[in-house]
Amino acid sequence: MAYWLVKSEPDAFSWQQQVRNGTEPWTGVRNHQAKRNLDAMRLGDLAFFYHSNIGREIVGVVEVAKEAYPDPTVAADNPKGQWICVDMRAVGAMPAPVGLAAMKADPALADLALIRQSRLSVVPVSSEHWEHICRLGGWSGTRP
DNA sequence: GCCAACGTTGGC
DNA sequence: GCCAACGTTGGC
Repeated sequence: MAYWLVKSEPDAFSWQQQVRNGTEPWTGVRNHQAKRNLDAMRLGDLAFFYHSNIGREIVGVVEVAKEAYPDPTVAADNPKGQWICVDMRAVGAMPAPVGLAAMKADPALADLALIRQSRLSVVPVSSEHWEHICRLGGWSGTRP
């Protein structure tokens, strides 16, 4: 079981939309490192849902509902090769959203990939960091 | 609105 | 294969 963090600008796709839709394809990743991370996701892996730009905080938890498959938002004949997506299912809202500023200020999270590689939209999270952030956010760890 | 970080493109 | 120019992301 691995942990991840995925970013979305709420203008484009928000946590509220994720909750409303339940399960939703996580499309639009156009970066090779992010693609590798998507490809490494396994069914049932959990990910923090982070609002970039507006909010700049972790607002919820999603789980991988379907492993990597071709991203339907890219043309099938795209000569650049195959981009991929996964399906994400909303698990629950973070009781107390964890802001970027709080994570940056926390020495325990100094080497978080979110901070070290701020432009990467799909990043791994270690189990230590996962548990630490869950404590900050008041996440019980249980599924609703 | 600005800027840093980084990826991509194209000339050579 | 190198590197400058440019575009994009995302924080501030």
